[in-house]
Amino acid sequence: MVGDMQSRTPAARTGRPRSAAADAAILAATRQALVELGWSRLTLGDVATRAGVAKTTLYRRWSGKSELVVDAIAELFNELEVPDRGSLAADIEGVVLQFAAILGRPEARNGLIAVVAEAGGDDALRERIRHSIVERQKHLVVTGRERAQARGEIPPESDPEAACRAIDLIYDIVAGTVVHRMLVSAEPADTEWVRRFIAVLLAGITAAEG
Amino acid sequence: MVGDMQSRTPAARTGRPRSAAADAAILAATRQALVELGWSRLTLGDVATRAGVAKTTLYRRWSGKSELVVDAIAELFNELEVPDRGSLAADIEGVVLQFAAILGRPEARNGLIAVVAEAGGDDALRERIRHSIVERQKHLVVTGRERAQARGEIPPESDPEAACRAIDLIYDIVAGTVVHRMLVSAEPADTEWVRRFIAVLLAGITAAEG
Amino acid sequence: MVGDMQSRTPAARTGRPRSAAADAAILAATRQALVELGWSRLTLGDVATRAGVAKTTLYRRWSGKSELVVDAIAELFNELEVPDRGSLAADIEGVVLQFAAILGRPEARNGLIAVVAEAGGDDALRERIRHSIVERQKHLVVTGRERAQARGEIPPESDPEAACRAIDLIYDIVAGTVVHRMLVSAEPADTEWVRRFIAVLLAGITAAEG
Amino acid sequence: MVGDMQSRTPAARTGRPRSAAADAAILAATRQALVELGWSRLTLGDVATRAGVAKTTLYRRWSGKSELVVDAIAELFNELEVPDRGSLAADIEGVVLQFAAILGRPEARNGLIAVVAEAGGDDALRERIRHSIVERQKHLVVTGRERAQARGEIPPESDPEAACRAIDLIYDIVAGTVVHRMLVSAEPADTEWVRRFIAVLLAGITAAEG
DNA sequence: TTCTAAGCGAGACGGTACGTCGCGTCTTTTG
DNA sequence: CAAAAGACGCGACGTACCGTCTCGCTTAGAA
Repeated sequence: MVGDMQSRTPAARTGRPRSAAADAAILAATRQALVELGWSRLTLGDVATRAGVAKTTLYRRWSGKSELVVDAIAELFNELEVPDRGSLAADIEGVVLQFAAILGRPEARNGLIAVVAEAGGDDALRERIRHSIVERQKHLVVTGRERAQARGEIPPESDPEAACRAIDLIYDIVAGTVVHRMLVSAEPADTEWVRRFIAVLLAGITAAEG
Repeated sequence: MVGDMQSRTPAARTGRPRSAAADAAILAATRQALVELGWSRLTLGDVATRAGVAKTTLYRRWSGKSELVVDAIAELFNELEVPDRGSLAADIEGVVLQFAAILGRPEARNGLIAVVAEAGGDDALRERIRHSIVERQKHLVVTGRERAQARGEIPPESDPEAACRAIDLIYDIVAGTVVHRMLVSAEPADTEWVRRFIAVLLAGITAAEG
Repeated sequence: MVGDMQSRTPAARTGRPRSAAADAAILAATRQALVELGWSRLTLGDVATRAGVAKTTLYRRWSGKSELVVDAIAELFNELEVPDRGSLAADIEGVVLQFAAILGRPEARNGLIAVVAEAGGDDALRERIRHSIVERQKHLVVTGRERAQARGEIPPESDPEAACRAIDLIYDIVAGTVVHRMLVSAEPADTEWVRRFIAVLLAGITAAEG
Repeated sequence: MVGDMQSRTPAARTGRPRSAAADAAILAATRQALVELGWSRLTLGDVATRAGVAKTTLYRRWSGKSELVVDAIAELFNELEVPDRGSLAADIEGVVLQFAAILGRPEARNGLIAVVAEAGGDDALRERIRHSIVERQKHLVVTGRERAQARGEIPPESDPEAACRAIDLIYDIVAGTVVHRMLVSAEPADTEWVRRFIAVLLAGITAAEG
């Protein structure tokens, strides 16, 4: 689970504790509903029914549809990690393919884009998305970069601020391109396409940084 | 205006003709509402009121919220064009800045992402978006590419299919990165950032194609 | 129909007019639900369903359960009238029996007492009850009194204020006693009981006034 | 206190005994809530909070809102008694004024009528009301009658069944008229009105019985 | 004195109804 | 015939109480 509304106050001793099973059931039901109905036809009442839970139980934990869906799909991105495949190109290919695989799941596709759309003009929601989904993805870029520097594939960065900017840029390029390919162009991000994309990306990075 | 629902029936001779002013008023009201309310709080009843029009009139022309918003924001993208600045880098920079300027407007930001989200699982809507918004943007990539080839900056492409794939990829990279920067990372796409982005992109393109 | 919320503004010309059939269906459904469910289990959603009408239609006309039920049972009391049976005793007996007959219907019994209970601390509701139900019953007392005076059974009242007080008192005695008998004591107000009651009442009136 | 749910099981020897203070606090809180909120806005959760008691504690003693309120207001009627003022008229006046004084308290007014309304179609509740409230009031009529017979103001009744019917009738007239005056007509039952009422009542009784 | 069964506070839980909002359709009158 | 006005059926919303159910902790009589 990700961060809830009134997370882990250690002084919550009294009264009946919240059911942990309910959390899991609700999040699973949310993903299932996202698959079957998509974002706009997804109903909190329906999710509650699928989870075998009362609507009030759901509202006790999440303040609305957006927050719920963020947590539901955030779990999908937790499995992302950088596999050490021996070279920067292979590492990037592995991560991008993992990312594409997750976005290939309808619940992620339907949920992520909708929740980002909803975050326009809702700073709290945007922050939740950033914290629960974006930051832990960006961590992959950092990891891959450090590993490549250790291998000597790219030079170590002396200016930490410039490094930060570079990481942000690379992350925007990778995530943005894959998302645009799959959600707007509605084309699959298969191995062949990923290879062509990475060829351009790697050439750009090494040329620009070298 | 873009394509409507049952437009251009040539046999529409009899009866009171539809008010052309109403169309413009509705689309303008839609953009205004997108700015003030965002996508999810925008209601068709409110748009009709703002436009000084009955709900019936609105529904006679558009089948729903999504279609209306697609047409409303498509008009914003019509002003995009490739300025001939003498070099590929300068041309790309110009286009990306124009694109970023449009996405900087709240009605475009709020409307575009939401409408793409809504298109998940609605093929007709996705096709409308592609026709009204995406394709005419992709045309910019084609134009810029041809101009660069005419200048000799990049070699002419012999295989038309590969050229098509390359154009799609570049478009996904450009549009996806800018959108991700502005909507997900919520950072401005200012000149400094665009220059860094284009440096990577151009190096990648020329290296990969050369 | 009784008085509604925004009754008969003569300037309501434009737009689709409210369905008169819906009013009748809703009031009938309300009475039916009062019979089958009683006051506390009666639901506005259920009434709407029974009437074949949307909940919103119901709320457009009445502001809540109490107002609806007042109008629904007020129709039952409209049929009350003073039959001219030739003597004051017979007239009173006739009216009381009619009144008892109406209170014998479960919808009246369940609805009236509940709505009076609800009116504690709700002056608008109390006024609605008085206007729709009480005043037109009190008129019966006035009619019966005038008729008896015309017959010479009771002397004409010179002081109009004293007459008004007398009418109020008699009305409280008659209505209160019958209601208490039927709702609190839960005993039938049959002819035999009514005769005994009227004997006391008439003796009291004539003695006190004579 | 009146009769509880499972009170006085003689086998209740072991375990922590129920707090007697809680009972009193709950009933007092109920009356206070009746005054401030009226019947329909009174909630058991709120009563529990006011009484400084958990909802569980409340439900352990009463099965619902109606039962609780019956017990809460029944205590108010316990103080009623027939003062020996030397004449039937004076006795009746005293009792009616006491009764009116109790009904003048908002908790009694709001609670009594609502609970009677709720009892429509709930025989157990009606029986509880009769046992806790009605019967001990009717006892006043019996007492007053016996005292008047002892004084020789009214003849002794030979037929016990007829006496019972007469007592019921007088009780319905007195209680019904006062309740109707105060709750439906929403007028005060002051000394002046009570005198006029009793004049009619006494004349009726003596004439009808004599 | 320890054991133990019930009472007690707190509050989560499955429900049901609430009253509102927006949708997209329909039925009016007006122009 | 279109347009404005607005009523209509529908379905979801988020909230409020209901009455029940765990929890961990007294509390007082029985062993």
